[in-house]
Amino acid sequence: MKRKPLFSNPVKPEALTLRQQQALDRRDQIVETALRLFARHGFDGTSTKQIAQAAGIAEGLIFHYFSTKDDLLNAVLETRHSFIGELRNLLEGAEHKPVAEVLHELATGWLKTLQREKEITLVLFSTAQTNPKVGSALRALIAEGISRLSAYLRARANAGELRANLPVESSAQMFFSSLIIYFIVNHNLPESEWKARSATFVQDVLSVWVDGTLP
Amino acid sequence: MKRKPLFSNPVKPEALTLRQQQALDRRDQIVETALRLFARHGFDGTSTKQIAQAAGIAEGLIFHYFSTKDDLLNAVLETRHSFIGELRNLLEGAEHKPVAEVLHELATGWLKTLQREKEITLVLFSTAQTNPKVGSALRALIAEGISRLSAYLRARANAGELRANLPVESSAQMFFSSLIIYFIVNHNLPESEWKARSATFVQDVLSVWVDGTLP
DNA sequence: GTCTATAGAGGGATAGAC
DNA sequence: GTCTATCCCTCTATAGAC
Repeated sequence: MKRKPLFSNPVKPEALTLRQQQALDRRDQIVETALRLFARHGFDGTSTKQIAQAAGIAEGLIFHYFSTKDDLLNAVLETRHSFIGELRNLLEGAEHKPVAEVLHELATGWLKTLQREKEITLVLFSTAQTNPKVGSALRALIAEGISRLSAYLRARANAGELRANLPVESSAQMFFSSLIIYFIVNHNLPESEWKARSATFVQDVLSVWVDGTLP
Repeated sequence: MKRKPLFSNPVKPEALTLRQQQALDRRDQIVETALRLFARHGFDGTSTKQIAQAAGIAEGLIFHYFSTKDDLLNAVLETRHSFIGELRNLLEGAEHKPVAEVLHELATGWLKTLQREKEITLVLFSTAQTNPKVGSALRALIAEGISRLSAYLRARANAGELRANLPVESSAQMFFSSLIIYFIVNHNLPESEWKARSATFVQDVLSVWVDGTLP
């Protein structure tokens, strides 16, 4: 049996025994491995046996930690979607900042997040259609994103920076949609090209979007 | 290894014997059935046995017409993507018509197409990640759509209706992206609600988009 | 001594292939 | 219809941390 060196886990280490700590690490290891394989072969295209082999553990162990394969998928999703967290941070206390600046940061930061968490993002999109749970998870994520951005836009409209009759939800959706599809189409560009083209694309989108939303 | 299936669709019908005609029909029937099931359960979630049962044929017959299951998927995709055809029709000879009108028709017509060919659309998106061929097929479709729309937009910019410095590709992408994500998120709304909300959404998108692209 | 993380064999169902 | 592989998951046994 393999004794893996323990992954240093940034959780309060004082309260846990060695065994408990090892168990947590092992669980994380399974989630990480599953993420990697789901990303490459899709959820349905990845067997629990493959996950076990890649992680260097017995297949049965997966079912010790997760009651079903679906459960494992949920764990993967729960530990890895920081989209909304990012969004919240980026919009935190931004109600009084100008739209051009905030949206530029938002677009740039969000594309970076999508790219950094590429694997889980792609799993989300590809599994959403066949797995109803994942489908509604994805819809919920998008809905929350739109809702948060809408709130900000409404604040800016009230401040007079945007036109009062702006359809905030639809324009928020436009904004996100453009970024998402851009990501889906271009995510596997080489690093440098991705950076260059993203920057241009963000500027372009903003130039159209901002002009279309002024009073 | 893989033998390429003959692509049989647009062939002159006079040259065929009854048996050949029946064979073609049978082949089409398999493709149609596969499409329906792939859409509902995903590619990996659909077995060839299920397809055979749903089509009322022996499972072996599938492998008479298609050397592998992947081959069948290819056939499904090749026979059913009419997105681009629709787009071409909608933009045909539109270079001199005003943007507001053309884009409204385009958005409405295209959403209708997506909805009508819902199944294949969803298969495309869900399979794109795990199947490289499908992935590039999807990217190619989007790229062609953007390219056609860009050409139209450039014509309108030259005619002075849009600002000369409009980033035509990016704004075309914005336009399509919004429709695609809208479809992905809302495609399973009940018919009536889908219609109502689509109409509103299209108007909203246009109001932002058009204002942002004027000279 | 007790608990539990872990290995691994194997079952029932169902896949793809022909 | 049949054949083989593989699917997800269950079950049992054990070593070693507590």
